[in-house]
Amino acid sequence: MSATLRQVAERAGVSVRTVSNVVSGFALVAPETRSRVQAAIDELRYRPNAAARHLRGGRSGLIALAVPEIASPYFSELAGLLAEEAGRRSLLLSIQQTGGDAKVERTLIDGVPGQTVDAVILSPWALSPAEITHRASDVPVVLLGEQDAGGLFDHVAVDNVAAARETTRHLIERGHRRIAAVGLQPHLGNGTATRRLEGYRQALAEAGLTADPTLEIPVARLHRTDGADAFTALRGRADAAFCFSDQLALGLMSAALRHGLTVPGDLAVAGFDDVEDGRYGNPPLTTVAPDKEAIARAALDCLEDRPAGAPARRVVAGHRLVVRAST
Amino acid sequence: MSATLRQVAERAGVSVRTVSNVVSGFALVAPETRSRVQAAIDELRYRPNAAARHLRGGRSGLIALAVPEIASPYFSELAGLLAEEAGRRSLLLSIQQTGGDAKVERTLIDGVPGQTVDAVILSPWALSPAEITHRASDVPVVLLGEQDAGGLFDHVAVDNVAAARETTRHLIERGHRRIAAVGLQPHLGNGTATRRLEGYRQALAEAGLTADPTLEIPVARLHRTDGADAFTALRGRADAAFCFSDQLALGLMSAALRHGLTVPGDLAVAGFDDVEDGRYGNPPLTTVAPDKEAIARAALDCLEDRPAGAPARRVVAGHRLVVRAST
DNA sequence: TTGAAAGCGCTAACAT
DNA sequence: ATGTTAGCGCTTTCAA
Repeated sequence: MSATLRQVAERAGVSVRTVSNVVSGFALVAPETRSRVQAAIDELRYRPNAAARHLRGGRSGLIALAVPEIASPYFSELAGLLAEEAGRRSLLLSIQQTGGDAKVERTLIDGVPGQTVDAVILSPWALSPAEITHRASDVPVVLLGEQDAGGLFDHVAVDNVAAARETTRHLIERGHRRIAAVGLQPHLGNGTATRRLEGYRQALAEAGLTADPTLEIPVARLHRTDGADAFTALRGRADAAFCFSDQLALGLMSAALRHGLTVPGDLAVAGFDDVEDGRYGNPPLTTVAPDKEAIARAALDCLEDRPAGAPARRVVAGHRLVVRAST
Repeated sequence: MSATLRQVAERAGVSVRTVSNVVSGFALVAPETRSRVQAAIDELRYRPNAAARHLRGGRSGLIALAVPEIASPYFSELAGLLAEEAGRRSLLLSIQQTGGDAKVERTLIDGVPGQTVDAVILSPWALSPAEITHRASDVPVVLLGEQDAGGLFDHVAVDNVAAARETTRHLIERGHRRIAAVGLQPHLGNGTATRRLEGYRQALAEAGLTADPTLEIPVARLHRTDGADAFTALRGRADAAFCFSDQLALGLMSAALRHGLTVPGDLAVAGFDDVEDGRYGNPPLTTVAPDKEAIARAALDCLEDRPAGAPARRVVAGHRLVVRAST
């Protein structure tokens, strides 16, 4: 066990109050006293006890990030940015994996069991905002990737409809007519896929193309293997594919190449997320790049000086279409 | 603020002791009393204050994972496994990114500033164990990927020498003679690259091949772009490349393909880590697959009942060579 | 500028 | 089976 404030005080021949002042650096302390206290601190290798501070101060400096799975490139890139931004604000980021399980998600909006977290940043998957009517705690929550949190929670997301519209339009401009949308997730409460589908359909309509429901491909998850499955489901019926994640796009593209197709010659492929794999893909992947730094910053901004009872904030982060060799 | 134990006790007409017993579930409580207390807990939406528990109990249930960067696939996959395993043990995992900075690494072996963590799991990069002669705190530390922690810290790693030897031998068996080793990091304290180089040289020697220093390529970092740079440095001089990470291998492979070479025809490529990108690469990547689950489990095992003053543990996790189409 | 002391919410030793 | 209470280490109000 490390030394306590009291021990340092005795050693320096002052009161705990003075030591506390020196440690926190706030109140005025006579230079001579300060150096004596500092000496005692060094000798005793004093380190403030965070638990006591937290009990006293009510804040823990810990925030929880809850994502379906951290190993997924989009989430790990976002987590890296969030961790960095948190560090800048003297906050520590913890990670929780929901596995896309509704029960876990529901638990986590009340905080992390057995921990005091100052806030929860949740990327919901199974749960729709409508399914969260009340909660047991009042920990501030920020929802990631949601466009509408029912007024209950702060949320930050890119404009999924617009991004999908732009991407689909790009495919149309490239001369494609049978464009598939890959990545519907009708079984999930999470509205992201729905919004991207909406943008896709809008672009088709604007171009006077009729949507073909058989080109709208649902997936079980957003992994590469699901992209490969989508290729099978699609076989030959499309000349372009707009995938709702880069992982799907990469999986689909690799399946296409394995089957002897050329990309983008026989099949143009676009993704969503702009993860590193896509940038170095073969060919490099056209994708929607959400402004992840902005998302990370906005999520943490939502947690600063959260006025109790204030209306939920809604932040729309930027995005841009990055055209690469796959289209 | 949530209700306190005392408030619950008053509400139920019992003492705090009894409520505490009900909450923790340990001591015996009369069924009738228990249900009355439970009712009060529910009505008041009581949730135990973790900070108070931690102050009292001395343990925080928080452990820190410190890696160079969480967005790197190997680390994010490992983090996912660690988070899962931690959850199984009612522990919460926090993440810290060192950026491979020696100063940050040195700070973190004393715990996370401003937080009480029960332990630190550090994947050192810049720091060699020899550079850590003393520390300010006594937080348990587990080093990841180190084969030798100077007797000071627990550490878990795969047998890098053996793994590198097997991989190189595999390349030799495939008929390659001019085999490059890509990924030396002479500027880093971290001994991983050194050990892999050692295994590589051993395999060459065993096969009666003389090592060619110009085929041993140093890199700045372990990203894809460094692999691409290595391809340039290597141009034409090798018929196979053993890369010390999958990211390097993927980058090198993609550069080779871009330059019109075939893989493995003109250049065979092997990696290390077995990250998901490699499995779905084009072609899929031959690689060393460390037993990441075992690493995660072992790291947390090291933290359970850590007897003070016990000698540092050394765990060697398993690995296997996964041969795919790139060789 | 510094000291004394209350109290954050909880657990557990001691008592009944 | 349950009540009483000290004290974990810190911050901060009140006094001096």
